[in-house]
Order: sequence, then structure tokens, then C-alpha cells
Amino acid sequence: MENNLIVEINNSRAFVKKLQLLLDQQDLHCLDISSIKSLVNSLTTSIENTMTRTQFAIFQGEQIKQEESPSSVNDTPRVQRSKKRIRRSKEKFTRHVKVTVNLAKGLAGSLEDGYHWRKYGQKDILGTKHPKGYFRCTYSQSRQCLATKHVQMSDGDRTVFDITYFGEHSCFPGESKNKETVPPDHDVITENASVLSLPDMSELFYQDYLALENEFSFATNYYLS
DNA sequence: CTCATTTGACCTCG
DNA sequence: CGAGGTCAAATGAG
Repeated sequence: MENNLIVEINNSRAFVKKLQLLLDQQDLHCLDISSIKSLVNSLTTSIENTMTRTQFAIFQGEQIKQEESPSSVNDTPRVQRSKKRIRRSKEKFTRHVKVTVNLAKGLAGSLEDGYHWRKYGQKDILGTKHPKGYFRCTYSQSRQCLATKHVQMSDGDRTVFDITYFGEHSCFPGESKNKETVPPDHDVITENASVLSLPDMSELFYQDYLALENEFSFATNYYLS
């Protein structure tokens, strides 16, 4: 976590430096506006990420203070399990994302965020047409990565997903099993996000969406809740 | 054989 | 007590 934060701050610093160089070197009349815009975009994204990560660091600090009662050898398996399943309030750190899907092109490669998600549940939610999928980071055990996400297909538009992220990855996208791709952090993708048009999606089933969703999660119009 | 998904049961919270 | 979230055994895919 601290590493992520430092990386993000370093990114911001690097962008500012580049911007400074650009402004220093060039004559005011022939400024490369597109480069400047791109750098400003990157800088904005980087600052947002820093804020997100800082917010989560504070949240984690609060969590550590709240100690769980250690399980006793006298506890029945059921009680031990119950203690293990103390539900922590997740609402303090969530990120809500709406995703519009483009299935016309090869999705897996272009849209994946570099993290590996493992589905651990699915539930019908009252008042919604489609079930909600529950995912956690594949490395939740091996690297104590706390990131989870809930995926709900929009009732109105089946090409739109509501994705709610909980917690922050403590693993890195670079640790992806697929060494050939080094996809960007999904936080950064907002920079390039675009809502893509779709062909007729009516024949596609929800399971297909969920399968695809497992391959990627990218943000368009994300906001902190 | 290993790892991911499915799904019913279990658990917590409001 | 019901709804939503998670667990974990069974099952499937590669």
C-alpha cells in the first residue's frame, strides 16, 4: 500500500517535471498543446489516485485498531467460523464504476485491468432482473490482497455494468500470471476511457457477460462514493 | 492434477 | 426476520 502511494506520488512528480520542461523549452507561440493537455490529464489522474490511496491508507489504519477477539481452542468449529466471518464495514472505502462493454473487438486483451479476479458467489438481488456477482482478488490468500468487487448488470441496458470495488489491491498488476501483457492499473484507465458503441447485444446471455467481466474491469465515469 | 466456478448453506446486519 | 454477503464442497475446465 505504502509502495503504491509512493509510486503514485513519484508519477505526479514526473508529470510535473515533464510539463515544466515542455513549457521551458518551447516558444510560447509554438507550444505543443496536445502534449500539454495529455500531461495535465495524466497529472490529474495521478493526483486522484494518490487521494484514493491515501484515503484507503487512513481507512486501513482505523481497521488495525479494531482488534478481533482471538479464537479459543474451546470454541466449536461453528463458533470459530463465526468469529472468522466478522463482517467489516466496507462502505468506508468503495469505488463505484459504470462500465459499457464493447464486444465487437477482442475484449479480453484490450479491456483487462491486469488484476485477476476470482468469483466467490452470486446472488439474486431483490428488485433487480439480474443476479449480482461477487469477486475477490485471486491473490487474496497468498498476498493478503483485500480487494473485492460486486458486479451488477444494469436493468435497463444490458451492455452496462455497475461495478462496486471494495478495498485496494495490495498486489500489483505486474504480478499477473499472463506475463505477456503489462496492462495499466485500472485507476489510470479513466484517462483513456471512452464509451464504446455496441452491436446488437440481445443474444448474449448474462453468464457471458460475467465471464467477460472476469477478464476485465475498466472504468468509465468513475467516482468515489 | 490444479485451479476456477457454481451453488446451497450459513452468517451478519438493519 | 428478510436481504445481502460469504463460505466451502462439489463440479468442471484446461
